[in-house]
Amino acid sequence: MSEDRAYDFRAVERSWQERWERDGIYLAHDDDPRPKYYVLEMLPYPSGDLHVGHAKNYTLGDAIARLQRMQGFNVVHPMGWDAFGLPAENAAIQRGIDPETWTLDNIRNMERQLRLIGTSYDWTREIASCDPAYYRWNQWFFVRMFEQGLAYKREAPVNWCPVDNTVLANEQVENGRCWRCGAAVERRNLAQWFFKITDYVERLLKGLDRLDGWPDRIRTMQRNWIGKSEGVTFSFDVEDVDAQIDVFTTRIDTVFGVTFVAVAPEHPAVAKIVEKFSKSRRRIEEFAASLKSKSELERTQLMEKTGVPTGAYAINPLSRERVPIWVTNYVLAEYGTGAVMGVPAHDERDFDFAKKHGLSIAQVITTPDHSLRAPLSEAYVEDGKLIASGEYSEMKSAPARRAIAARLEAMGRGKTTVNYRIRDWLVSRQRYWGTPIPIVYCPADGTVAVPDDQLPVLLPKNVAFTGQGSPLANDAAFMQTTCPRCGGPATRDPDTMDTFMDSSWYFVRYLDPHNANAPFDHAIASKWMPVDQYIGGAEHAVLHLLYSRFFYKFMVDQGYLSGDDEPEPFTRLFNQGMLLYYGEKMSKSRGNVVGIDDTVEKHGVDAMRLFLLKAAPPEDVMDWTDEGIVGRVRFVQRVWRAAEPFAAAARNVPLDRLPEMRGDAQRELVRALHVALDSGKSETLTRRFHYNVTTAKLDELINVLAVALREPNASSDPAAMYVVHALPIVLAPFAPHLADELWSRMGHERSVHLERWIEPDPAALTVDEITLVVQVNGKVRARIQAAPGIGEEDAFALAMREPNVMTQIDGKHVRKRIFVPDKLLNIVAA
RNA sequence: GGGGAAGUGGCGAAACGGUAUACGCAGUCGCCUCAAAAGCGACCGAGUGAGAGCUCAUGUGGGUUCGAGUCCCACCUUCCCCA
Repeated sequence: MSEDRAYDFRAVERSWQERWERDGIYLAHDDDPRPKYYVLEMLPYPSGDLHVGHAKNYTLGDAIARLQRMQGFNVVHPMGWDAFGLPAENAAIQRGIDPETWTLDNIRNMERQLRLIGTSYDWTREIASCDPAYYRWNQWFFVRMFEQGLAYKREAPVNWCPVDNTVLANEQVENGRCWRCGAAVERRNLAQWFFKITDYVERLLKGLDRLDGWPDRIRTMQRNWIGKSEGVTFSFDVEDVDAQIDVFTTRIDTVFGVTFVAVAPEHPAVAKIVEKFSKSRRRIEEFAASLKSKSELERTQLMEKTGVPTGAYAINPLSRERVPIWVTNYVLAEYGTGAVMGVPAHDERDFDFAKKHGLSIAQVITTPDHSLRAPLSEAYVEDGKLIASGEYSEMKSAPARRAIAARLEAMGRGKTTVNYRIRDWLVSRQRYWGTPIPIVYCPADGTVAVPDDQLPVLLPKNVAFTGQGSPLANDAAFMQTTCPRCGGPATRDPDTMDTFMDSSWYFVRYLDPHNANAPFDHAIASKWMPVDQYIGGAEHAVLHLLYSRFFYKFMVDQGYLSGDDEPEPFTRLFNQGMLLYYGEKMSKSRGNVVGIDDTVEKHGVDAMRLFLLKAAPPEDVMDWTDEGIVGRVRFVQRVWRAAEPFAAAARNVPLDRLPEMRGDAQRELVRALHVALDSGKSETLTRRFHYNVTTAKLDELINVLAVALREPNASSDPAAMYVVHALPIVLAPFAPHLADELWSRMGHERSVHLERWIEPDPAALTVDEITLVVQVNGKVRARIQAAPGIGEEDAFALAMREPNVMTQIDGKHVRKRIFVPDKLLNIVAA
């Protein structure tokens, strides 16, 4: 009568997931008096199917959530969907599927898969950004921004695909070509909505200094993206033309080296110059036309630096020199002032340009010892000592910059200015599947925001997806409306919002997801925010993570929730490493995607979770291998085979104190448990999350436990039964199904996930015999067993009796001893 | 070109400046079995030695230190970000 004791992970995992759901054990309650802990993984796009790479991310967040619950925190761990965006619309264009149907189907499937991998989300908080109950508040925030002057509309160049006849987001332009059809992308000027993130730029920089729970590289990337530079803006007069050209430079110390002025073709001075210098008109217009369709990337990076002379001359305000004005492709109208001073001797781009067009190169900076002499073979861009710079010659760069800036200021020709690389956030998209912009245009009243009581502006259904132009603009029924102010006929804004809008505040909506009167309640949001631990990939280092910080500051400024004087939404950020498959990125086109459903069916959820945690530290690039997971499948079965037969014997052993331990084996066993408990706790508290180490400690624990349980009287060994009883608790965050099944076999009614973590006990962690390493001149020569706390003299005496130590020291004089208590004795002899 | 991270057995990896290679995978041998799978046990960096041991190994070369995988400098390689 051999009973099959194999662990049926499929049945067990399914039944626990159903029970957790039914009992609502992962719901977070606003009135819970325990300290709050908000752990969040970045909101996923519902692309259709989860693979094990996604699971890596969610398994880590889930282990953290479970450990923190067991540490006594009131944990909120929500999940939702970044449900607007282009793939849904492309499915509509290419396959005639309604974007909403496509998206909701995907959400249903992925939600099923997230439940399938044993996550502990509070699903009552789920949101989908394509739900009018959510995007209504996008519109509400947009109107608030509009009222504050933080949302504004102006003409801006956008990426236009002439084949698909539509606008593309920057991310959809690959090497100057449309990602879908491969056509060369053109630049077009269209009226666009912007958020004035530049108003917050200093606060965004200041806040970064405090975000010490963020990886430094992400903070550096944000600083670089913001690109603050301090310099001087000053103006050139144009000879014989009534125009001035403003330029910004961080290197005003090189101003005596200006040999040309480069302007963007769109610069206003160009039009005036053309009036005066009619001979140049044609070549300038031709040149401008040739650039018109080129993307920014092409103009600044891919294309050769070219230009045409305008025929006009600018006057250097300091040296009074005449220098030619050129129209060039490498100066962009949208950046800075749309013009730069050309200093070929000390700027690489200017050097290339001057060489190509035969412009003169005037060296005005040299090395401190004057060793650097013209002609230069390349631009010298370092600071140095000024030469050929009038009264500033012989000065060093830094003081010269201050002196020249002061002089220009005194002349009324310039001022020190701060320039930023970051530009305002372009939020309008000429697309259907997004939040409609809640603005109407009235012939009488102009640009009018849709009043709050008329929100949401619903996306129309059954629009035509031709791939030609914006579906909303072509939908007359949507476009024609009445002016909220005068009641007269008016038209709607045909654009939708960037989906980064959706993800800029969703983490607050989770806290009060069903509020119909406001995006969220002030008190509830203030109680839970900020997010204590945010988890996601580094690919969102700048866009999402910067927009969210901006949005959060705005929300706190407006009093929608409280925060400190420089509020930040994400206290700590953890960047997950990528998951590869045998060294390659998983992708549908490679056909190497390891799916959730297959993996769970074949190996089980707990084995998959354990492998994802075990294979590498979470921040590292990790390799999924079909062989590797086998080890975790074995582990799960091993735990079951070892512990389950003792469930009844272990159930009554108290866990609130250490068991009676008579022998070394018992001490070692209890110690192995507490080592694992200590690892799980400290990896969480230190925010290192190296559960790969914790799972190794679990392996060691099972190794010694399995041996102990094979002893004839194992069921009456108090130490072994104590460890069996505690086992579900230490397994719970990592193998939640196995843990709960074992726990219930012990007769517990309540889920193990509602238990407290067992506090690692120093008495269990200490050992009663230590191995003291004895070194001679830094090399290990012996190991001696000794009682903890052995003194240096005793240790030395013991060491000197070791034959191997004696031979090494033989004939030498002991000059020094280094003693590290309970660890090491190093004898220095010569 | 600039910035950042990393380089440890056949593989994934572990290691407060203090026993390098924990743990797992793969592999070898054994037990169990008619046989296999599963399971269990042993071995598993290189060289040398009968053995205790000794020597050499954490990308390369230097340095600091009683002691360096860990800290510092230079270089090589890989990956990521920015241009």
